[in-house]
Amino acid sequence: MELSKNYIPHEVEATWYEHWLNKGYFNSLPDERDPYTIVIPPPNVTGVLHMGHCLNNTIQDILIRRARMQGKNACWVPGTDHASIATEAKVVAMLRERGIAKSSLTRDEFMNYAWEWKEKYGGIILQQLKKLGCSLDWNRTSFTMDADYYKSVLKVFVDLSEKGLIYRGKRMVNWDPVSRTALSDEEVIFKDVDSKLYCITYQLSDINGTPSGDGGITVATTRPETILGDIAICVNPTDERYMHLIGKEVLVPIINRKIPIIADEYVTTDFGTGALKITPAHDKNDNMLGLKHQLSVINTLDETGKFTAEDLMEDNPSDLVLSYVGVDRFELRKRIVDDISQLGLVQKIEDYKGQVGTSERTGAVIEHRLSLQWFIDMTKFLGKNPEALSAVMDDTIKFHPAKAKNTYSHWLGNIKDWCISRQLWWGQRIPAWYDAEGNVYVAENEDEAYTKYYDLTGKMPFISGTEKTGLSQDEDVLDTWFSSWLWPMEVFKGISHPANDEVNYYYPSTTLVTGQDILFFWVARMIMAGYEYAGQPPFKDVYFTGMVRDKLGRKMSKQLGNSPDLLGLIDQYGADAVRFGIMVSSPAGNDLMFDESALEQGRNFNNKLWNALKLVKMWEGRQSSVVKDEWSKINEQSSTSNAPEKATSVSQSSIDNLPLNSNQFAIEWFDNRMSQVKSEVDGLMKQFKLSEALNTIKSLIWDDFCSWYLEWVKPGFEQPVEAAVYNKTVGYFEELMQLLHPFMPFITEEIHHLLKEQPIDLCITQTMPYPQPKAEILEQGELLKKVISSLRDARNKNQVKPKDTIQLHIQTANAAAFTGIENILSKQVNAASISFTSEPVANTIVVAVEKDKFYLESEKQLDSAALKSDLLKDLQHQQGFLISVKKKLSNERFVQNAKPEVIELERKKEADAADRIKTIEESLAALN
RNA sequence: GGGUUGUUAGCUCAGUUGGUUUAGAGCAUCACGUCGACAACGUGAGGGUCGCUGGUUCGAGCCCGGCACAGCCCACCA
Repeated sequence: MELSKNYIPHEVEATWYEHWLNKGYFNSLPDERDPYTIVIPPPNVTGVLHMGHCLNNTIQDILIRRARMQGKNACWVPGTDHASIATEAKVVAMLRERGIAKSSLTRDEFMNYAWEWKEKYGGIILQQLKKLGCSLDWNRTSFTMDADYYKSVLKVFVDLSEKGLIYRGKRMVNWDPVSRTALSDEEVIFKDVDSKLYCITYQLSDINGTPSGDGGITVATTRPETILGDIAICVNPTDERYMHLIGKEVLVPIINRKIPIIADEYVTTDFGTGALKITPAHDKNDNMLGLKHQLSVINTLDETGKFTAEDLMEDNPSDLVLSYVGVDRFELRKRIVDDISQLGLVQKIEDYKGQVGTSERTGAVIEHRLSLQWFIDMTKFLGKNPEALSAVMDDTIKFHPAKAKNTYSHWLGNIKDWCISRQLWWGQRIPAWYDAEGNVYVAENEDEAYTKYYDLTGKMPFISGTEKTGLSQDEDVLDTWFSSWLWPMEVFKGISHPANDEVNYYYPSTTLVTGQDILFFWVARMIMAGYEYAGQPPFKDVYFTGMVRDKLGRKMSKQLGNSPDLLGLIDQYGADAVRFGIMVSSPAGNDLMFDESALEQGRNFNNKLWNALKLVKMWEGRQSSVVKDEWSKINEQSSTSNAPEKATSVSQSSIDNLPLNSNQFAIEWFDNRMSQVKSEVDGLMKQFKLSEALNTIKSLIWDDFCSWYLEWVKPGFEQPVEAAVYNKTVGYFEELMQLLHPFMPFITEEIHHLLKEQPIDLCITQTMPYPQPKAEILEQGELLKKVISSLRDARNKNQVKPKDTIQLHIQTANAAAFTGIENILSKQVNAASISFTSEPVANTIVVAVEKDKFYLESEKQLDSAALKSDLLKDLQHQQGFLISVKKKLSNERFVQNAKPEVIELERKKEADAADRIKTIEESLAALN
């Protein structure tokens, strides 16, 4: 079979994904094995795959594939989140394009459009995950508005309500005037803005409500548009400038309402003018002060942020005031400032750098607004579930990186009640019904609500046609996170059908992989819900990913246009290369600077694998049984005859006490090297150091397998390859593909199958065990590599052309380390002959490696000056090192205090350095 | 403002309880190379006062104090 010049991912990826699906490898059902469960952070139905998802899901796929290969019952649950605000905004926009206003629709009509939209676009992102190779159990695809899921959310609401953990109250909430809904504190993002600080004078009033002419008090405000809702002026009681005014009344500009000057320590004297206007309807702190001082509330902005005069009728509003009605808050600010200026009451306007809260979803500047909303009493909730904090602090739930623990405990320690109602239609409608008297009936469905209504009032519902009347349901829906916090349980129906076999088996899930940005929104709340409803944490490990930024460190955003088209990248480089690129430098919890050049590295790595495959395939039909027989002969002879002293360096190898020939050495060495790396990778994976694990595997394949091992066993031009070598090589290659498979599933599966006929798919389903690596052979391998590199360097420096052969003379006290493997050495440094010598060889390039000396004899005229300068440089370095070691050892306090093994080590360093200096000096002498 | 994390090669980052050859990797750079797997490559090389400063210690990239700069989280004084 002819293999293409380079690896071509397209068909391979589509074919194998299809094959995996057909074989059902991703599907999981409870059985006797240990489960390894991951629930996907459900992407919004509005979402398309971006770099963040790519990182996130690649990590999850690596973990789940590795678990599957290690014999765990791996279950990765896919799904999507209904994302009430984001989706409703999309649907409203879609309707607007079609010329339909939301306000012209009934709730049911709107919901029909919304579902239509969801069915059409909601699954896109899941299809995209398939392109990335994600091994999700598609039979388990969930959605937070599925019928059962919907019911479970209502059930939890009713349950918490009955437990007294939910209350309804008129509170100051964060209000998004664009989507016209309340937001939780977590949904508000503060942004720095350049604004103005307006200093406005309120004139003292006489008894008739007209300016007394005795002057006034000047306040500083950033929000003059709310001035008509002012209800008091507040100063610090100790402020000498204003003490005499406390209790007096001033007039609100424009509307001339009489309001008192009150005192409260809340006001700081050194900000602005030291006087604060109180507008309880439009500011959180003002509201707090209003309640404390029992002030009334005058609302001047409606739900869309436009002026309303409804609360102002008692003030006999002027035509000017009435002309503001319907004016938007930002325009209103300008008009009111202008009009107050006209009255001569604006003292000054200063530039001011402040922060405003904006809606996470719509970006709109949020208002504070008093409204009736549903809340969860978090203090009570946490009082009941203290494990939500302790489990994280004592590592029952492990955070990676652990520093997220601090953030978590700080948030829980300062937690505010959670506003869970949203003034939207897309979502779980709040299961609360109201009667005409305003009584509330919280129930899982209408019938139950009527039953409760009857129990309380004795009234039967009035039936009109098929509809019951008498009660009306709350118009609002629940916060999206009030459904997603049940995700790890309800994807297994753990809330709607408690203690079923599935949830018993899969819950708690094993690992959660998610962005740090939703620690509070989601992670914390899942932990709370987990303890409340399962009495157990929802997961054991949480791996936090950082944010994906561009290579300049900027956030990826639509506006900047720096967010790459992921499917385009997969098309261009292949999914494996994209996975490699995103994983190669992304430690847990750190932001990732994404650079397309990382994908090139991934693609190049694919080609490296492909080329290695081509080499091995070339050997397939070119195995020599003759050579094989010779090897057996060697084995037989050696097992009967006494092995020479050489055996020391590989004494524990499986071919004990044999003088290894070059191929045997290469095999023995790589065998151990692979075990060593596998053990390292296990350690790294346990610590969730995925980037390092990938890099380690890559280096094993690229450097150790391709650059060293394959070169060592490679037969000469048109020479046959030993059958034993061929079989071993194919076996190693298979194992390497398994090791790499979780990171780069497609190409590894392809190569695994191309290497030889595979009756069953072992690449995706198993990992090979490995023995303890043996230190001696690894050390010998390292020495050999070092010698080869040094000799190549020497050739290079002395301008010996790669084609020119050399005669190599080795002067060593440990000839055993180089006997038997001369073939490797001669191949790698292009030596025509190798011999051992006990004397320096004149007129050669001298190379000193550790304690051994190598003389390279070549026809090339030697540049002895350059050689000398190199050796001198090395000598200087070694001497400096020796001095520092000697200094340490002659320090009495060091010898007294340091641990014996440390001192021992220093002595060895001293001896080694001295040896090395001697070697270099001898080499220098030989040069003269 | 409070909390928290970081600052190591041109860039992105490792560096495990202080001691393993006077700091490691990848990318980038430079030199040489087309040799029957591989130029999307091979073989080599150069490159760092470990932010600054003081201390603890026989010994500090690592521990402690101060300073500078940067990031993140929380709160928000109108």
